[in-house]
Amino acid sequence: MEGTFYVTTPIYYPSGKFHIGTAYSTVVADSLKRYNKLRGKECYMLTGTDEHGQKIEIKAKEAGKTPKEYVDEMAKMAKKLWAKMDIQYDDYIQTTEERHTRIVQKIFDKFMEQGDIYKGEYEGKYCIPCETFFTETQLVDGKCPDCGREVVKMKEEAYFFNMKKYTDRLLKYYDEHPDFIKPEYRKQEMINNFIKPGLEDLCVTRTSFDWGIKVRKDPKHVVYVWLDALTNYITALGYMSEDETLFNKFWPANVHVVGKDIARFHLIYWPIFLMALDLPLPKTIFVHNWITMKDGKMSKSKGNVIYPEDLIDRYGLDATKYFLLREMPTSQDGLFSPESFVKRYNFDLCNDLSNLLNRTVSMVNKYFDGKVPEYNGTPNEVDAQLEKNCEEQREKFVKFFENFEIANSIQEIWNLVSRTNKYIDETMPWALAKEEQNEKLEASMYHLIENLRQIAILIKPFMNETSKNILRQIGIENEELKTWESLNNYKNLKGIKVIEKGEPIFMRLNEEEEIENIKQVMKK
RNA sequence: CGCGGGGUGGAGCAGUUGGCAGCUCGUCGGGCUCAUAACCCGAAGGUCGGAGGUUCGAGUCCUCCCCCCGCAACCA
Repeated sequence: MEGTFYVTTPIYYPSGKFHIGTAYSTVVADSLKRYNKLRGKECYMLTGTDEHGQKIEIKAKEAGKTPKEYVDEMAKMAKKLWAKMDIQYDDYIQTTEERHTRIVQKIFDKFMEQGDIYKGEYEGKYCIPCETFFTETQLVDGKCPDCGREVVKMKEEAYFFNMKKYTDRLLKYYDEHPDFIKPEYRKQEMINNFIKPGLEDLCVTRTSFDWGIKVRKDPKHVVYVWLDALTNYITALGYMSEDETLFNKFWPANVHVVGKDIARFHLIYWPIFLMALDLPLPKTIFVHNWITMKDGKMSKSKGNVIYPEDLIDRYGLDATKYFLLREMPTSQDGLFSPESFVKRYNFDLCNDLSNLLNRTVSMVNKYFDGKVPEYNGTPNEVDAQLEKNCEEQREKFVKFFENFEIANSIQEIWNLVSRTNKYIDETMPWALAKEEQNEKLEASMYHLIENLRQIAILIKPFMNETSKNILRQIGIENEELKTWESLNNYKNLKGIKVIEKGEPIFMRLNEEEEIENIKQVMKK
């Protein structure tokens, strides 16, 4: 597999501490990047923060800072979290950076010249004390959702983007590119809810606040949200700048990872903006669901918010990422609960994976002084089956993973883990040792080590530390035995020696204590 | 009649083009001892939300109804 791979996360709105959902999007993007890197592609990952808008203005004021000071601090906080989570992004864009703002202005002007943007009036419900517009659905009992006071109908001058013009082209594009939207049912949602009833034009500027990118030819207007936010995916690559090297190399993006809350903007407005710029569209927009709690959406008032740091600090990065990716179904929201977290940890990570490694290393030490025998065929009938199964599981993993069914893909790896555990019982190495059936014993140890090597490589995209740890313990040092290509050669291990004493990669948790611990953390 | 997604053994979920109803956890019984009270095997447990229909045969297709969740346009 050659070529390039460009993946993006959403740019996050830094109005508060990032919760686990934000981390989820980023972990998905990071895993996609690492997988494609493993498969030999030249990868580029972008993340960042969306830093304009009224809410930021207000937050900054509350904190006694200028908006720019405030967003810079938030960006630092985000970068700290991503460092903690070992996210391998190549660029971090802040929409307040000059490299972004000047291009947005250029794009705005271009749209004006082309006649895609026209001046009109925006009408909405306005809360005078809060100085904010709200939509009908945002209102709570017809009143301001922030302060609960009456809202009034207000108009302001605004620029609009003519979306209607592109409707047919968009539908045609959907139709001709089945991989454009994943999972596919989101496409129907967009068509039925928004496109078929007739697209409304999108308001792209505001005059009621200042914290935004000024429209050059009409500076009382600032560019409003989506034209500013979405374009980050290309401005970060230097589009329309003096140096378009990265842009030429990596655009169109292979995947935009987005949450379902911003699906509409990415599935409708973004393609249309790109069409208006006469640029190719991203290959896939992957819309993932949310992580929810038993009692519904996470919210501070319910006391059911879980932050990534809390889980990572106590249970480690890999366990946290494993849980997130494993528990998020493609077709519905993923459920977080302290119980399910601890169970996954104990069962999948400790009992299945960690224990498999541990018992294998122990046996190789016991029977062969730690030296892994060389491949000597399949003297046990189950050996051949195991090899075949290993290859099949790998293929299933690839199929699911590349179709963005990440939870399913991970499950296939764990099926391989289970199968390998079962193999130990099938071959009964302790009996082989007693009966001095050396040939079979050698084969058994070889197959176990090789399966562990395969497992370690497969989990690498999302459990890098664990992967390295396993490889180290089974004595795989040669870099060539850590590549994706090496998976095709099952019989290649020679002169391998496992470490003398196995180290548990995950330690069994006390279920009750840890459930209680997570519950406490969530209440804070 | 807004749109989309769900409703499958105690819990959480899989079930491509219709063909003996599966997985994980839990429960019960057994095996093994390399490993973590672990691992492996077996059993119990479901009229697949309800009612009709198509078919030799439907969880899987069609119609109607009930319940849950999300979205419903400029809030990220």
